Amino acid sequence: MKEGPDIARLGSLIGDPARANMLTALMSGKALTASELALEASVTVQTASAHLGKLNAGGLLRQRKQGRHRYFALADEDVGHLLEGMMGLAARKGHMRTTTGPRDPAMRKARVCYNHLAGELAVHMFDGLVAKGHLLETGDELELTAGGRALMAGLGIDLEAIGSSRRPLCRACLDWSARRSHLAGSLGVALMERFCQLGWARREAGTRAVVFSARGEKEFLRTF
Amino acid sequence: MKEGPDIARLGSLIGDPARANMLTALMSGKALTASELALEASVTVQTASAHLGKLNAGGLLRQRKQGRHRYFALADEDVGHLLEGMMGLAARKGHMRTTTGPRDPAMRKARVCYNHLAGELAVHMFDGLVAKGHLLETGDELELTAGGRALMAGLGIDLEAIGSSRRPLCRACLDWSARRSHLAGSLGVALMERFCQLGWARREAGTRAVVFSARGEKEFLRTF
DNA sequence: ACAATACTTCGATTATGATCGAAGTATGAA
DNA sequence: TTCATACTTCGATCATAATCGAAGTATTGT
Repeated sequence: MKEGPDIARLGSLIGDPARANMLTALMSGKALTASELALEASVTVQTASAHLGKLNAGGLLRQRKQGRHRYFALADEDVGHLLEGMMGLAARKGHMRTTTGPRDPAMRKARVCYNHLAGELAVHMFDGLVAKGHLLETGDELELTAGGRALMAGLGIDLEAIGSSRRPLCRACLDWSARRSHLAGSLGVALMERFCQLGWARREAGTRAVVFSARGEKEFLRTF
Repeated sequence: MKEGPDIARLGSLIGDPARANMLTALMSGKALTASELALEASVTVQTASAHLGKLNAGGLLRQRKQGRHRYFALADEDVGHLLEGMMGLAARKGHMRTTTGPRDPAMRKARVCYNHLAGELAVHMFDGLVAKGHLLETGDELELTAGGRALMAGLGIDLEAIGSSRRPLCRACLDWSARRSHLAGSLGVALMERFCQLGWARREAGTRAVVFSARGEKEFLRTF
């Protein structure tokens, strides 16, 4: 008799293309309605509803009803983290969905990975922090140095506040488009928010791509 | 047009119960024959062969032919790591396969998680190392202290040799049975091997359970 | 109140993929 | 050489689950 976690169930939940597309869309970290997710998955709303019911029953989603609208989001960061991991392995194994579309350059450059910045700019930041000795890296282990803490303070990041959460401060997250690490963890999240507050970057509706202004990108590259 | 990694493909590869059972069996870190895997999955050899073909095409396996025998193993540590992560999330979400069989206590106590020790004893070791200040823990970040290095040297672990690999020295791995961390990384691997060398523990054929002798367990508990 | 919108549920359809018996190929032992 | 064993491949079967049209429920706007 087999015992232990049922990875087959989890795998099959993610293994349907429509459901995978919805989960991927929710990696934006935003909550989307059933109708929006149906569009993401290119299925009818009724089909999407059935799928969302399964993902919800499996604990992968959380939902909030707002009047006639039902908003769905990934259940928690653990789910996001697993999906990231799957994306990374899929990319490493060459499981890429077909086409390099017009959006692809934008996604490769900068996008949201659930709650932190990913893409070439994010990788640049990670590498820059490491190269300048602001971030100490031993494999997956990351620690912010005194210089790094000063840099963050200068950016307006309150390390005391974000360091108190259960989430690790710094975590390396493998960037599937660049095949190198970018910064996750509570610092990664805080930085994503901060870039938007500073007006360096903004989120576009309906996509995970993050758009940096010319000035914002210049400041970003100057900083990291 | 959707672009990016195809997590649906990966999910569906893992999402079949027979294939999931085989992957789980391969978490032992050993290479198994097609016939053995067929038994693990409770399917015929021909069915197993078809499944193994798919897993192989998906890059999740590596194989080695030895005379009439074809040995299959997980492709690499990345695959093991993802499967661990899925087990952890499945456990957290309550996706548990049914029964607590006679082997369950043994599996809960000590088992192999791809290449390092897991289970209650492994969690005890992790917690002991942290409590005694041998291991510094900040979230997922782990660092061996000088005291910890001395302890390992005393155990006969050559930290220079194992520290040079690409793999992190210390990595926390969530133990699905105990719901707490155990030690992975190259140190985790080396410790697993060392326990067997010392005669404290041994592997049993056909299972991931690790059997500690009475003396071995006493030594283990005294050490950690 | 009525119409529009956002879902959820039901039921029939059908494509898909797991399954195993049969057959074939490769290797090892007697 | 023959027989046994370890697979791989083929083809037919069939269970399953995704799918959407239809219908129903809930909310919002006019």
